[in-house]
Amino acid sequence: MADETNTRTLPATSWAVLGLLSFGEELSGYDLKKWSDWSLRFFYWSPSFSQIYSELKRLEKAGYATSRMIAQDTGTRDKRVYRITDEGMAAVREWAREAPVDPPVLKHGPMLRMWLGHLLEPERMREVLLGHQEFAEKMRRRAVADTEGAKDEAAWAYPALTLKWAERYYASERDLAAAMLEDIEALPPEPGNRP
Amino acid sequence: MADETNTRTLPATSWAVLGLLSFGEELSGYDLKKWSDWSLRFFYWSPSFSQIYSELKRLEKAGYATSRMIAQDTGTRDKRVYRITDEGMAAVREWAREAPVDPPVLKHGPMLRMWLGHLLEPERMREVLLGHQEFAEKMRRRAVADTEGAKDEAAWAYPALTLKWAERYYASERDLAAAMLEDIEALPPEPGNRP
DNA sequence: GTGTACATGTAATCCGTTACATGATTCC
DNA sequence: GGAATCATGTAACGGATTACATGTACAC
Repeated sequence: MADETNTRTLPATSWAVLGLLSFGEELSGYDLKKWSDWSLRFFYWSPSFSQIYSELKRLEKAGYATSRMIAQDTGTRDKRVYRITDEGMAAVREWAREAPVDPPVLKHGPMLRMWLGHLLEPERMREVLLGHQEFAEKMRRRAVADTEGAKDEAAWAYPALTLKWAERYYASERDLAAAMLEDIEALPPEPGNRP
Repeated sequence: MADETNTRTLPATSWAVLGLLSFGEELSGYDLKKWSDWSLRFFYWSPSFSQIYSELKRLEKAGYATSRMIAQDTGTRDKRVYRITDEGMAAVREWAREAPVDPPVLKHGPMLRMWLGHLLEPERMREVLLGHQEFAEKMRRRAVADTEGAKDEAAWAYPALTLKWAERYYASERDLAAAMLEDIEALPPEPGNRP
């Protein structure tokens, strides 16, 4: 009991999963993975299947979610679906309101490569940036598409806002890559960084 | 020997540390941490001290770096400094040119909170966004300051470019937060998401 | 009959952090 | 006397991934 007071000791990913459930739907691990792939993914990396399954177990053990089996009369295999409990709602609400917001963490593969530009041929650098540009544009378009398919109810206003944010974010990523391509072009002609 | 062919089996962080050494300087773990805090940090999270120390050991065991102790005549404690080897240079060069670039990974705490907006009071949301705005502006300014203090040699042209990129990136983050603040303001007046 | 999507889960592994231990020097 | 910076490392833990195991249904 002495430890039970700490409701915010779960890792961030747990809260993210509980957050997915906080919209009230009854979902399977599979569903959650799919959903997180096309929503969290834009601003928070999407956890793997196996992690989602173990987070769900953890949440259930904590009393924040309950599960039941659904026997598939026909069709696919039986599935276990999860639903948030009242305690879960209270906990995730408290977390959302009171837990310190951890700062954004970025692991930008393409920029790491650029930073080590003295080890690459300029053509390879251009390739990397073009690839990143494409990636960003693809993500942007996906965010737009998802915005169109989004529900119009009140609770979904905020996910819709973050999709809008994502659209702008990836547009910016795309433009930043373009700007860097220009910067590279403008570099003094090879003072000695030819490998 | 059969496994020695795989030069690109190191984790990304190892390559990042080896990349830091690829500029040719002889550096201690402490130095590397300090340096990565004010360079990698803008686009790649900065590893902890303990991880840097263990990466250095790994690199040394792989033959990509050598170390020696420097006896501090006076002043602080003895230190161990690392230098990249020829094999290390070859390996990191090969990695930079040929290893697939892994896509950017983002874990955006503030946006996760926004996504769960139906769980927060609007004032708290504003607080979160204002905090993020400040964070972004602080990072931006730091990038600018570092650009000014940067070396002007050829090999440092690319780190300088990424600093420029970082400056723009954090400017964009700041503006994106501002835009979202406006979007929230423009939301229909509380259809039922008061907690 | 082969591949793909649905569906759940375990085991092994490892990446990375936090906490801890140690100790000298300098500045207030 | 005490805090801060320099400096290196170990131990414990836990977060997260990959690989593996298993099985159904459906489309081509």
